Amino acid sequence: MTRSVRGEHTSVESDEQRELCSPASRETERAGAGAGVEEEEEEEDQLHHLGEDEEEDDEEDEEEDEDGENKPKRRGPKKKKMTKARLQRFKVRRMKANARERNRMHGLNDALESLRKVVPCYSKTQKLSKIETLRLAKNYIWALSEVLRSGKAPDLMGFVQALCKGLSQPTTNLVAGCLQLNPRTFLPEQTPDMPTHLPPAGAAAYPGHFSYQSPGLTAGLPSPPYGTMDPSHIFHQVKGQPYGSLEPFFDGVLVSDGQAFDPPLSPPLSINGNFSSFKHEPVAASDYDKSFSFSVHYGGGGAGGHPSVYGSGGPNPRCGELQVEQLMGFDGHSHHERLMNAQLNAIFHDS
DNA sequence: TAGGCCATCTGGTCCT
DNA sequence: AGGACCAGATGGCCTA
Repeated sequence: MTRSVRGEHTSVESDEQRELCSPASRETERAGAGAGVEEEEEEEDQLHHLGEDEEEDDEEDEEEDEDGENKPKRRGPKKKKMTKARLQRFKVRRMKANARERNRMHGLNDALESLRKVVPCYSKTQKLSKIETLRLAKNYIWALSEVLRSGKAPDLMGFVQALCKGLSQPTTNLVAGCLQLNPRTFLPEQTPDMPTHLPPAGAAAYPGHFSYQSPGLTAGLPSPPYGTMDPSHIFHQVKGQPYGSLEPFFDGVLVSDGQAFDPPLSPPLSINGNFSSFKHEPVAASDYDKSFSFSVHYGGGGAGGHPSVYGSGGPNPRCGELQVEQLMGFDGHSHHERLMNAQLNAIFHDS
């Protein structure tokens, strides 16, 4: 689900946690890099003081350990009493572990943020959730791999369909917004009996259509319980506008089955599709009307660009070199996959 | 108000 | 022993 970006999250704790942790450790939310440094310094001080207390209490610790002489001895590992000193040590350890864990999660979030930027539909103001980001990234990788594998120009609907597989309704609409498409035009009808990971019945109607039927998905990977391709997910009825900047790249490839694309109702969303975002900085939200273009990476074979994998239908020279016919699908863990990855890297970094 | 998403704390496990 | 990683629990924020 997509969520608008909200204010800084406040740190939350139970009473017990509050008791154990210092104010420094409670002030955990990073307002920025500078603030983060200050927080860490405060925490260091706090830990230092606790450390001093700990040494003073060590003797007291031993005395208290002998308190329970009259009680019957218990078998098994001796459960040490939580003395003051021990408690202090525990607190210090816990605080350090908490700080590490926070940093670790921040690193994870940073990585996720980087992923958001290279996946289609990046927006600073309306971020994809973590799970949706991962799903979209997976679909994106698969779709690009499929383009390389087939060596053919993809059809728009197939591509978008692959991108939206398993995404929630809001994210699906977001992607549609990015591509300035009515999702109704690319999301298939789906009967209740049809597994969501299988291609729709109508899929075959689209030449060059991605059938999103990777070996892994059809051979044992669970179909995600989230999201469906039920047309009820689709709500934006968009009229009158063609494919925006996509059009040149899909010219002659798009399906002409009489089904008209409906244009966006309004400026889609404050989103930029950025299939090309490996190269450029995230675009300001106000630039939402620039629909994404494959031109940066897939260049259409233009001067100075690398050969386009979206060539006009013919096999891609690069792919030809790689004998893509033999490449395995998305889940085939083989050297072919590595070759494909190398190929993708070459494409994204050549331009 | 319920549900989704998130940040954080916590204790357990594994590894160095 | 200490750190990394993980999953569960908790509670705040936001939106429908």
